[in-house]
Amino acid sequence: MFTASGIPNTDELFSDLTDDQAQAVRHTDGPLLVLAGAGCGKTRVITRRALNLARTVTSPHNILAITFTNKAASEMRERIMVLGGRAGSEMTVCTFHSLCYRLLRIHHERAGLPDDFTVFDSADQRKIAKAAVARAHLSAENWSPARVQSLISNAKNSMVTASIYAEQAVDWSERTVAKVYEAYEAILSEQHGVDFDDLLLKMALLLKQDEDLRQCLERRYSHVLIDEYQDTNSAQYLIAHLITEQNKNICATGDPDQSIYGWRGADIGNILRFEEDHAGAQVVRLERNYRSTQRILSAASALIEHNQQRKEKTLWTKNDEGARVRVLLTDDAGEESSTIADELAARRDRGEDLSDVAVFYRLNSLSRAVEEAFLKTGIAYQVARGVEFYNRKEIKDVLAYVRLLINVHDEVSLTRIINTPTRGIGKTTIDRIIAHARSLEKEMFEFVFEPQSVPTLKRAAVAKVAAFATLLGGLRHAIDESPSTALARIISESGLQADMNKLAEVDSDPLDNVNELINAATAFEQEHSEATLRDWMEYTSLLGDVDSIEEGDGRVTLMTLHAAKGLEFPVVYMIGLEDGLLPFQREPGDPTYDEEEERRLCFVGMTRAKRELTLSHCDYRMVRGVSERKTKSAFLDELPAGEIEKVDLIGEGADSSRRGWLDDLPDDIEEWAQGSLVRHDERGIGRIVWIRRNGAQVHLEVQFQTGASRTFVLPFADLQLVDFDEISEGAFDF
DNA sequence: TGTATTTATGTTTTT
DNA sequence: CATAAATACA
Repeated sequence: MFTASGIPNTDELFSDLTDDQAQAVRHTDGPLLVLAGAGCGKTRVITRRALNLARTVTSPHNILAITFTNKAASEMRERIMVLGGRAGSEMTVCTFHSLCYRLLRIHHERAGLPDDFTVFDSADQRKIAKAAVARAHLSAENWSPARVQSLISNAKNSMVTASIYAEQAVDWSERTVAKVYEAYEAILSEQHGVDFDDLLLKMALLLKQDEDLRQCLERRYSHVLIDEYQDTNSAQYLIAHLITEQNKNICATGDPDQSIYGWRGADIGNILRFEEDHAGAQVVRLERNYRSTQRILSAASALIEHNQQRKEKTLWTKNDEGARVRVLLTDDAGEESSTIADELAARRDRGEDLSDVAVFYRLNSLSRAVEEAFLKTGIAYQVARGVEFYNRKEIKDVLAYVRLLINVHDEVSLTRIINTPTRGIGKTTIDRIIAHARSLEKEMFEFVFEPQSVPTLKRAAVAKVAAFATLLGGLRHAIDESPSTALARIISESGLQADMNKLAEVDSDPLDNVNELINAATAFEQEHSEATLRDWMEYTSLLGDVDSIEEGDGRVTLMTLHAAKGLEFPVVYMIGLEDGLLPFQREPGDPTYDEEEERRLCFVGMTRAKRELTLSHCDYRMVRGVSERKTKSAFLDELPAGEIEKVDLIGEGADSSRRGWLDDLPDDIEEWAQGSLVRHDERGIGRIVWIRRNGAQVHLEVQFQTGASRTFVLPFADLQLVDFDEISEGAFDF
């Protein structure tokens, strides 16, 4: 039943849709908002609608569909291709970031960018932020790179450029941030770099100022679909609206209850105001859930109803009632993980497919205990963390060579690899080259290729730098080779290979990782023939965490709650449902704390589950190396008792005998107070700076006579209260 | 002057 | 607990 274009006819597109879904699919021109609850067949609606548009009012070539992750984009393209064949490959389906990147590449001149600009990742951003603080003559003490980075990132996400920031600054603090922001922009532009936020900001600015380009894009993309609209920020909002300014053919899909990126500048108001923004917008609500059992759905609904600022929506399903949602309580993270591992081993032995199972957590660091238990029990797993992989030292080293070859102005990469592997070029030499270059207002790389003209450099240093320059010169050819060939050449000629081979006897991970990198490049070549090293570099720099996960290979999938958005699994475990962890709160009174967003995050996690859902929490959990007493998440109390089955495994574990002494605080603990003197076996006598009770534990900071201070956790620390008698007794010893 | 070892410090979530 | 800066050593 396919038409000549390969697009299925009407029956094919509509036969299995509900009335609501069909209404959204049938809509062609003008603004459309699809408010789709979790698991209500949103993706199905989007793909069908794209095909219907391509068949009735436009061609695939003129359709732009924007998704949240690259993975979602390729899945959507695949789904369209299953139904519509060629039409899928002709549509533009991508993320905001990759769309902007491509457009900025093509129109780099109009955007005021050099033709060899590269994208700097968040680690590079931090280094630039640090350099910017130094350039603005501020102390790194008060201006941590991380803080500066987040201030600048937030500004860019709200379309505030450095000059606007400077104009709007009202007090000394803001004027100072403006200076740092300006320095940051200057450094970035000197190095021909743009950061992630720039991709959106620069594109939005370009569309605003260049009417020709705007019209050209609007003509090219007659119909625009934007998924996960509840997580768009100001820049993305502006881009979407500029592209659809005249024809108003904007279709937004999303769910305010799943807005979880407020901290990144996402404005939930974008979706809540859609109808005000667009006079005559059609609104379709999808509230029938096809994914989860009744019990999972009603537990999740009960939770989300505790949010005050919420657009009313009631999810319902005709699915089976299903099993109750389990709430699992264990002693500590070790028990939690091994309990899950044991359950999964039993499932596997029953012949169940572990690709159906996912484990979610609030913090990446929580995956460690689970991974250890899975390794011990022999459960195959994968962790969704593409970014994490690309953050490994050895991978960053290799990529720094690649980036420098593509963009010689990239000083971050140059300083990273000039002595990696070590080739005798130390900090002093590097500082001297940079100082000389700065004094002549030239760039560092010019003097790497001409070290003899740096007067402060000794002969030995000149020779070493010259050798490095020769190496780089030789690697130039790599840029024209296929990605995998180029990588192999870089790794071998740079000396990284030899270094890792030597190291491999002790630690083979780096070598394995680099080989995995080459495999990834090879896979990329197979999908994109004729791909250059640059193409591959662009691809990798825009990858996200979930983009790396593979399906149906029998492995359990581990990921953060944020990464889980948009996915579904028959069996879901959510770990760490404890106060302070989910909802996450760094310290009491944390100004960035948003309880409703945390609740939405929990809701997102729960609604990923199709058949079985287990929420787990512990009595004790290691945080930053010390075991802390935990209380269960308030969210657990918001779930209806009828849908819950409590599983209490306290004391069941093998090493639970430990718990006896965990609670043993010193007898005289009530006398410990700020200002009291304590003795530490190794550090001697000190005074308590502050002390506070934390569940069954006591945290305190002690300043010793040496001036050093340290925080301790009782009962683990070897501390004793000393009274004045003892001090005077001790005094006789000297 | 470069490198290895120790010591201090600081931490969500991600395109 | 992990990474980055400060120090000791070669």
